[in-house]
Amino acid sequence: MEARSRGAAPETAAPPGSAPARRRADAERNIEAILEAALVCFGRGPSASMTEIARTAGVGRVTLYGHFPSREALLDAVVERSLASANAALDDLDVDSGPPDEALRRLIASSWRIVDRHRSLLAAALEHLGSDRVREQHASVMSRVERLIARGQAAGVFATDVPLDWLVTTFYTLTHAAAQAADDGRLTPETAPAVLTQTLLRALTSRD
Amino acid sequence: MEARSRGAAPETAAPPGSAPARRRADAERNIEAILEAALVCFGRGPSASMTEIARTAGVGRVTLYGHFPSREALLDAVVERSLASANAALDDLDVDSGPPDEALRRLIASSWRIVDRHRSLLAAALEHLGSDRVREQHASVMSRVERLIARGQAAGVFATDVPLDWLVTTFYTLTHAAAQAADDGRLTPETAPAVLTQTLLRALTSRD
DNA sequence: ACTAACTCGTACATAGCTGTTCGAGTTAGT
DNA sequence: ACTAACTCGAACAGCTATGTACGAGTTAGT
Repeated sequence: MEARSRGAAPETAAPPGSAPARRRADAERNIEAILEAALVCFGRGPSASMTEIARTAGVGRVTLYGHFPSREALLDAVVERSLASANAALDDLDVDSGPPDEALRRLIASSWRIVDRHRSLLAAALEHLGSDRVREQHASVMSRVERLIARGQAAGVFATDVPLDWLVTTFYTLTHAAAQAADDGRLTPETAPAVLTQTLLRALTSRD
Repeated sequence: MEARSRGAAPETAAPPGSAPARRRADAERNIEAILEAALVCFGRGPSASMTEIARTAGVGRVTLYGHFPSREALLDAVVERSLASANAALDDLDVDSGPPDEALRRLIASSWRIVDRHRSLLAAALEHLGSDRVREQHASVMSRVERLIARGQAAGVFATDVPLDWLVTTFYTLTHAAAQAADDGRLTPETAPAVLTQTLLRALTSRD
């Protein structure tokens, strides 16, 4: 699992605490291309092959293995990258101020495209990485939604007669479903966010 | 694709209009076992192998191929069987009378176990059969939900500012999510139906 | 300009799955 | 009891994927 003699990159995963593992610009660029290709390919189907990914990235298969020792490692990395990008996109958004329902509207508007882009990756990750690992990776982005909903519950806007956890699940699930529906043409890309928002607000809001 | 000389069963799929294809009780029993095993195996993961399924069914691999000429055919058959069983279970239920929200409660209570049992199969079917075929197979059971929701819309109980299609999707999606959550221990099997019902009623009901 | 890092194609070993064939044994039905 | 239906294991061919090894070429950085 760690026997690279002369082939490609000297370091695959940056040692957590250590130096940032200086790589040549060349390599860095290829790694980017590979991750992007992996996102596309896994998006098309959970059973994308390394060959297919390498070809999509415009890179030799050997180079791919040089950077990612195994299929599993690649999938893990691409998921992590996606989550990081999602986190970055959500950092601009202030979820902790203003009325919870308004904040939810903003969150949906932002999450929308992100989820749409990474939705299909989830299936692949679930199949090959296990739901524990996936859930663990999602924790940081998940906490945003959780915090918002909890705040809404405390403010009496969101329902408290169902578990917070379940409301978070509802958020994710319906967002995924809306993205899928838009892909299938059952929802137009323009109306989808509005429809989703409407349904989600109803689902989360306590009635009285 | 149709060259069975002497090996196993003489007929795999019963010709639609023709005779019911009399099979020996022996074969019938094995087919049942195979379908059941396939349900279990595909449930564990979308990439279950024929070998694995045959072993689970307690049957030789050759016998399996004797009854189902290909992996795809088997998957198709097991999906169809599942849908048929779902339809049968739902036949007892009268969805077309009484207040729509009450009917929805009943529908959820019944659908619950069914979806839980067949949920994982869906992923496999989607991957290997394509979403068109799956949607086509689901049409009959889907129509029940659609009819109920449409009735609720007409009665002014359910929301009309979002497409009917989307409400049906919402129903299925959240039901699946609840089943998954119960599997993962994030929802207890006892409270899950109630929680799901609560959320679904909120999501579908028009507020005024 | 020099070197280490990096990439490439080809090829190999291994393994798994699919679908089929053969031949011989077992079982159900009449 | 007889036969057709059915089942079984073993073995084969073809394909595809994974991960490794080699050797030679290209590129980035100093």
